[in-house]
Amino acid sequence: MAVNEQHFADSLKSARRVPDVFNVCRQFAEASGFKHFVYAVRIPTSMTEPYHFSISGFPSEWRKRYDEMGYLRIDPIVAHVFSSLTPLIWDEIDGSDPAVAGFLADAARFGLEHGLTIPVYGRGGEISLFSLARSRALPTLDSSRLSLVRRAQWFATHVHEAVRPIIMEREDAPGGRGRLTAREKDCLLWAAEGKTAWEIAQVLSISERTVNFHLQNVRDKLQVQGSRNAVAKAIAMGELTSPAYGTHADGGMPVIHWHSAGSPSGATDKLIN
Amino acid sequence: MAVNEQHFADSLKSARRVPDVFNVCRQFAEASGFKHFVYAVRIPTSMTEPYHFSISGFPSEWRKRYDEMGYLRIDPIVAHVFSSLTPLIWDEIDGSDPAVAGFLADAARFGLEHGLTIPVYGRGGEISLFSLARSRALPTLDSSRLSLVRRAQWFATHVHEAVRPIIMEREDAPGGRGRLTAREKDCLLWAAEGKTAWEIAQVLSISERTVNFHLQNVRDKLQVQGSRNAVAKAIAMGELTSPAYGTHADGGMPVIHWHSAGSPSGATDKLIN
DNA sequence: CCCTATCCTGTCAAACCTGACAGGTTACGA
DNA sequence: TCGTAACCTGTCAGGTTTGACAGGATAGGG
Repeated sequence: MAVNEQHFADSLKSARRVPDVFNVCRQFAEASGFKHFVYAVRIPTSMTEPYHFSISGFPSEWRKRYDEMGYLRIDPIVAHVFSSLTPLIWDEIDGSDPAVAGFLADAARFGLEHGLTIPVYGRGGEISLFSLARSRALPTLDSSRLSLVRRAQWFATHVHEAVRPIIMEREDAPGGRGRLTAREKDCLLWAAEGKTAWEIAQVLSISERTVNFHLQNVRDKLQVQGSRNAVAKAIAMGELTSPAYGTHADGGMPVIHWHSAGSPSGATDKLIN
Repeated sequence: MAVNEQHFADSLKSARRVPDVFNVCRQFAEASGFKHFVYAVRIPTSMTEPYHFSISGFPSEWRKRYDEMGYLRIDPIVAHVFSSLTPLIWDEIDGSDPAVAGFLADAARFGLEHGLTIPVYGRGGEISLFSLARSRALPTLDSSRLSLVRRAQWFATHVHEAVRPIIMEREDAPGGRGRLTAREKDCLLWAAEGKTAWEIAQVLSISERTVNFHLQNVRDKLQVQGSRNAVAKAIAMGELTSPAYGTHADGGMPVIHWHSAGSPSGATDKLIN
């Protein structure tokens, strides 16, 4: 392993196309002693039909088999990623369910016997995973395992950061064409806050008609039916996230809420603000 | 540092109250050579007035000063967390802005001179951070820094996982009382997908009246005005996340989308499914 | 100077949502 | 057996949203 691994982060930061990311992932996997890797992301622009994208360094035969067998419904790794943010070492998967055991055994036949998976969540509810796999066992020493997990976790967040802007530029990118304008976001934001068009008009000092005009444009751009759908999709696309601080109310982060007053036992439940 | 740090994760997993988490954080900070720590989370149950919660091991005088000075609008760490998922080492903060430089100098006076911050995002768009700080400089060696960052990142995700269920149990928890029933979620989900009440009725094979009844209950439980607000809030609370696989459509994750066909240069942009 | 993007405004009818009046069934645990 | 929670259904009035018909103002880049 290279002394300076910061290089991986830098490479990802400058990646502009998918193959760039692929190559960095491959290098990282190799440097970590793994033959296989995969990065996959799911963006819930629609809850029922989310957008999927993955960069796969897994054997193509395995991917084929995975689809054919409908392993998606069995895969304990996917299940874990959907329920937890913490890293998963494959060896620790509960194989008591025969279906799961069969799945793992099958994967092992494709060289995917030992590995680990890092879940990464992003703003807008996108869920992604980064996996490393090989046929050789992982280190047994706890400290070595932890070290490996942390390396992978660190790398996974950087991959996620790098991929997001890239896929948003793609032709088949999720969401409709064209970004929302400032005014459109304003209207949608307040609509998502439960305001009626008339109320939004008061807030923004424009006419009710104009509010509906903007909301109409939002629906058109997002290609959705109804403003409830627009709200959901805009959130998923990260278009409705208010800034840390800005035009709207306070909205900041470090509002102190709980702290220990000195000794651990003297912990108090204190509410400032 | 203990050989087996897995103990931190286990402790967090079994934590049921805030003081439990506080203590584990303190232990981790100490074991990592840091005097101060803070965990803070922001849940956007409302975009304009998000819910905040933090577990602070920072000096209370600093917190006081932070509020008084309105540092929230200056704090480059908060700004970073809101824009990026990657860890931040304080030494690398751009201090060319005099306001930022003043902020950092002031923090240093409270023993918060050197440190690092890990952003963690969760499902539902919640944003959290975990910081470690001290007056002593961080290790200069890249590998040592990376090791530290990874330790912290690993720990931060576990803290986030542990805190989420705890704060959801609190009296002042975000969102209205009472969880949504399965049917209520169904209706809201399809509403968020752009379906009208009549259409949802068709999908669920119930009457339009019943759909509106369920949506009414959703609004009551979530204490919101209008179903657009209900959609936004439900997403923020993680009530609208469809399962990885289940009743709705396909919805799974590893739909292979892009992969390299052998050699790096032979990378193809392949779209299955 | 023209073109484009953004923002703004109006009216109207049809569709839709919301709240308030009701009512009922089923399943489960105390 | 009784209470509770979840589920289901009806009507009706009044307010809101949506789509389609319009139109004009301003600012910036080619």
